[in-house]
Amino acid sequence: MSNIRRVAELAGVSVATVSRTLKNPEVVAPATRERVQAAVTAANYRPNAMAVQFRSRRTGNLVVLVPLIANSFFARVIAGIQQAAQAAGYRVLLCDTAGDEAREREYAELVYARQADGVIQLRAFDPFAGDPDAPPVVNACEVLAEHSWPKVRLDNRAAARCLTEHLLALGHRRIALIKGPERSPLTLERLAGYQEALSQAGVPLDPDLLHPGDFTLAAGAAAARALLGLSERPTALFCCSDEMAIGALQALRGAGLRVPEDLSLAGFDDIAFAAYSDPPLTTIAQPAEAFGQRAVALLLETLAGSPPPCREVVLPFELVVRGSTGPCRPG
Amino acid sequence: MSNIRRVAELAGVSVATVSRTLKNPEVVAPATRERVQAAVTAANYRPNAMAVQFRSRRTGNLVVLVPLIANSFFARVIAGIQQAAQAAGYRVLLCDTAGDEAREREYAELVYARQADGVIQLRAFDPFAGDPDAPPVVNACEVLAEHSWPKVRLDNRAAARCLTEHLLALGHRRIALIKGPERSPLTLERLAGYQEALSQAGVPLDPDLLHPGDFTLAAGAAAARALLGLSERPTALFCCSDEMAIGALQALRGAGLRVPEDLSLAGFDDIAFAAYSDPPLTTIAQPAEAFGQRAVALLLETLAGSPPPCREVVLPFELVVRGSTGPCRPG
DNA sequence: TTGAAAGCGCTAACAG
DNA sequence: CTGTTAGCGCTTTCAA
Repeated sequence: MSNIRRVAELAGVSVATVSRTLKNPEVVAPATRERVQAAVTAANYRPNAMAVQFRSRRTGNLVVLVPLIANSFFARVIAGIQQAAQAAGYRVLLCDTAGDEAREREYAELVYARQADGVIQLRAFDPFAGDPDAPPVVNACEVLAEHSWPKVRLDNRAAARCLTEHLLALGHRRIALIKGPERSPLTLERLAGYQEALSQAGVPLDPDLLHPGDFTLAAGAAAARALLGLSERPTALFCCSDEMAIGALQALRGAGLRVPEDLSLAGFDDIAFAAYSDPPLTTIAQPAEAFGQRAVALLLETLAGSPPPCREVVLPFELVVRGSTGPCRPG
Repeated sequence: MSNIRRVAELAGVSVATVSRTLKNPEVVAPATRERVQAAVTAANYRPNAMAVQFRSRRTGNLVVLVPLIANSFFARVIAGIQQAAQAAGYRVLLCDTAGDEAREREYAELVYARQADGVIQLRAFDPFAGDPDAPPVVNACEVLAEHSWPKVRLDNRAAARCLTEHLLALGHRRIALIKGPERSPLTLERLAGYQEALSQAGVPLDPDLLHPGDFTLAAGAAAARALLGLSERPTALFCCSDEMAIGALQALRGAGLRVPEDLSLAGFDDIAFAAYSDPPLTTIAQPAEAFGQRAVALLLETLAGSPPPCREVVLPFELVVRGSTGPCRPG
């Protein structure tokens, strides 16, 4: 594979002219341009991306930090990121952090090493904490409220309130909440929305109905089993992810309970499987791909514009009522 | 952020010595080494990865071509790739191709542009077709049999035979096959295994029982509905992915059929959701993460060794019998 | 054991 | 419109 010098020789021009023909063809005389283009083809020339990036101090790479790519929701977000990045001529360096902060930092450092131009962080953690000249970061999905990064998020509080109100409207008063990880902003916001709806309806909060989880199928099943062990059982389960809801569903079946007749069940995310469970899951739909697309857009803006657009994008949610929630039938 | 020259000044040595201290510390005198290391810290120096890569003609990047990252199975493969790559000091450039060959080629070209060292292709397609000096590629999951690439694959024929034999042993004779995409090697191999098992059991092949699909929930549901419309219904459904099986399950429920009493159902992959459907899915378990890890190992070998290891790794499968398959009860 | 020097392939002033 | 020139930050001979 040949370099720019060889092309220049073949076309009988200088390397500068070759470079120009490739980057600003319009400033080159048509005749020269054609000669160069012919030479490029003849030499089967492709610019060495490393040299270009080295020289122009722009890599065209974006680092994406994702807690768990095998999660149905995040996989869709990544798909959105990848698609938007590619459309803009950027590439995606993926890091499945598994919540490991050291690994996250390691990848984030790629920006310092000029191997990437910016970072999209899908988790509420700052890998550059305390660094005065931290690189451009956009925070999406799980968002660090106190931080000045541009953000793409859902109004989780409103969404949780909306779902809780749906259950309240069906007559439920003992509504259990199967939460996400204890410290996660997602958990806190959704808990707040849940509490808000309850207190507005004059329903006292019962701490026994709050159960920790981690968004996985297994956690959902375990939580449901624990909640069924309460002396005063809940009549509805609000799970902070569809995966947990599907896990819970199995535990409920195992206990011989019918959904929604004996107990209502709701999830969060609206993953593809939600519509295929038995019964189909009532849930909050999130525009997963849009999270990715908007995050990329925001990051590219930050990279381009000198005035960092400290913006926050709030994406819409939608309550999707399916068969897993129904009227409360005491007894 | 400073460069190697600044560090050299601070340490009172030449840039060559700094470079050596970083790459081969053992050839530098201990005293000098310490001075340099102190200077590195003082200057908060990090080598410019672009410059290093440009100079040393090795990027440390691997391109991964994945048909659909939002697929539960591929997401796990990617996780395995990412983990193995990182452990070896490589980074992953992800491309969700959506089966688009142009997009695949575009990313594969990154190797020509010296932006990546090699390619992991998870689909049976050669983006470098006909190119005499094509770069290192490892083909995993869906494998192009005729190609000389190193491969990581499942013995799909044996796996399909195994699952079909399980159904035959339960007394089923009308076993429908919900296939993957028509041209996919996965489909062809699994079809072959299915046919093999049938003919060995002396069961004639009924073409009506073969239905196309594309591995998605929706395709599974549609296929199941179509098969239920046959004048002579199947008594068992073998779906080429768990997602299709879960889709089919919903269609069966919709038709008022019980699984496995009225009809047996089996999937392929053993995704996490398979154990949580109702009834839990009988399926073929594949070591998804291992596909990724082995593919990375093979690619790194190819990149290192001059004699290209034209090897083929065949990963083990396992028949996981759960509640969705049962004895055939004619009627 | 260390330094000087020559680039890697490309871009971007600056002249002409 | 085109060529000359000077590097980008680093690695790597080759001498000393």
